[in-house]
Amino acid sequence: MTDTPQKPKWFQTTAIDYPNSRPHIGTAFEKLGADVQARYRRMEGFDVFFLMGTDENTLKVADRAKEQGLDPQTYCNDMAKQFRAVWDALDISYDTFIQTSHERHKQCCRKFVQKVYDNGHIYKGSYEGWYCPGCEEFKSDKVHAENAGNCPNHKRPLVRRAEPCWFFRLSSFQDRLLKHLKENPEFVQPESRRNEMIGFIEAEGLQDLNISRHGEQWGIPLPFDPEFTIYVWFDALLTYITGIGYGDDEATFRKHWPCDTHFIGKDITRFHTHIWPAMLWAAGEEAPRQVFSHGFVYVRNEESGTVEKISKSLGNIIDPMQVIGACSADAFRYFFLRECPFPSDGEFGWGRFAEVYNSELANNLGNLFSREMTLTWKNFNGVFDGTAGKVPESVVPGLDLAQFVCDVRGHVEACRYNLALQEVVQKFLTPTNQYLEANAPWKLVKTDKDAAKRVLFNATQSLRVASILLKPFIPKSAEAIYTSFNFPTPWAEVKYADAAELKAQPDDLRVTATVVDGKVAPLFPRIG
RNA sequence: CGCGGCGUGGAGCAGCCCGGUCAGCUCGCCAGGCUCAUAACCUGGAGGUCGUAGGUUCAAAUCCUACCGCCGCAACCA
Repeated sequence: MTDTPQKPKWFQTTAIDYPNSRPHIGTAFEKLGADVQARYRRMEGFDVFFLMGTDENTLKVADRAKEQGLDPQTYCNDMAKQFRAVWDALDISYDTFIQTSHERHKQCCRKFVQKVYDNGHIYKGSYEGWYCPGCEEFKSDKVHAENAGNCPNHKRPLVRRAEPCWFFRLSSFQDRLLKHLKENPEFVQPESRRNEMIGFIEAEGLQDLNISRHGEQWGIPLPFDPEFTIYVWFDALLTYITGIGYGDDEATFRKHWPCDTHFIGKDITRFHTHIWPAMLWAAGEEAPRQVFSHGFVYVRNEESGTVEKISKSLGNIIDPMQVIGACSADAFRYFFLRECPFPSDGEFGWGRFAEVYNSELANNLGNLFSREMTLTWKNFNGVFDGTAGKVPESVVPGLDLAQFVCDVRGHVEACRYNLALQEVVQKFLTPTNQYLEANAPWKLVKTDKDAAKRVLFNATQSLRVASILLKPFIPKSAEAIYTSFNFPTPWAEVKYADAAELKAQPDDLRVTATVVDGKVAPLFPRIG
């Protein structure tokens, strides 16, 4: 069985970020959620391609570069490097990282826009709105109304202004889109967002979209009218396809598209579920299979006890590196995945972070690992003689292991990561600690050494099962646990199915970890 | 009539879609136990009429209606 016929493909993306400032824990939350899915799918035998990137062709980016006395490209390259450093530190397993300022992206973008133009879905019109000469940009009607006709920044009256521009015929896709949304419940997740998106079209309908900007230096010129640059959506969204070869590597593009899941923040759901499919249809391509719109992370202000939105003006931005530095990447990952329900909102607070870390990682999982290791080492020199070919017994009374793994799997696939972790901890790890307590191998070893050996042999299986299930969540720690024993399946090849049954292994079970004075180093040292 | 989310023991949450076996989990508190382990682990306990009022039902935290309270929906920002 050396050939792997027809591995199913799995293409997923995160939103691409504005590199105006460094990533914060909210940005990281999205990447984490996506990463768990990517890691899980790889484990399950999918041919995964995981795309991330930065959205650089914006005015704000050009401004930021100017502030720092850099040309935009240098600035963008530097920021991209910083972003990747953070994602690497968090063990985000992306396969490619797209910068929209790169020539390849630009070329592919132009091809796409040209195609849509050729297909008759783009026309020249005029945009009229409230314009601030000070900001040199249009303001929404809402801003106009709320500020009594003045610019909130310049405190001067907004003027009515019309400007030529290019429109995308979004409105002509309205019926098809509504049908698509209604007939494909999986298309927008979670369900509440899907209802919102359907409701929006039914209530307000879709209007044509201005896709151009006039007189900008930084950006991609429209191929059929170079006076204009392509405005955000026909540029940023396209990373999802230019990153897999659209326009210059047909075979690769066909292999990956359509996208299996776009992970995005709830604020940009509409762009991904209304505009994006329409754009693709206009170019003769398929819509993505799913858009997963996740919640936001808020920050608990430990002094006031209030929960705040992450914002520069409140000064509560937390750099992921701060949290990783204070503990570890796995601790960071665990906290957000366990504590913040991915589909809805969550919050971060240092106090709660320490609490979750200590109770579940240090006291529960970490300590379980330590006690099993030490008991095994001290009493059996790290080897369970005569266990080769023996099938371990279940340590959790009444638990149907196969069903349990099936439940966890269901949660992971639905991105209910908090529930998946909750299951593992409550239905598996805690009962294993109880099993040890009830059977007290440290006592048993004095009267019936074989019985004590059996107890530990069984309990060790819990570490095997748990580490497999936790692999997508805390990859490094899970590996450390698993590879501390000579479990037969190589770590790189384990699947969730391996966790679903207790099997005999060819060799006597033994400890392979580094042990000093009968002890292993704590996996998750408690934090104060 | 804008849209959406939330309201469960002291704190933070799960359960609600598919009504009964649900009042559960973590932290904190009290009392025990244990000593293999990261001052950890285990057992027991106090503490909640599941926002309020109605309704459906043999049965509701779970479904329906109304109401009350809190939060998000301009910008930096996912």
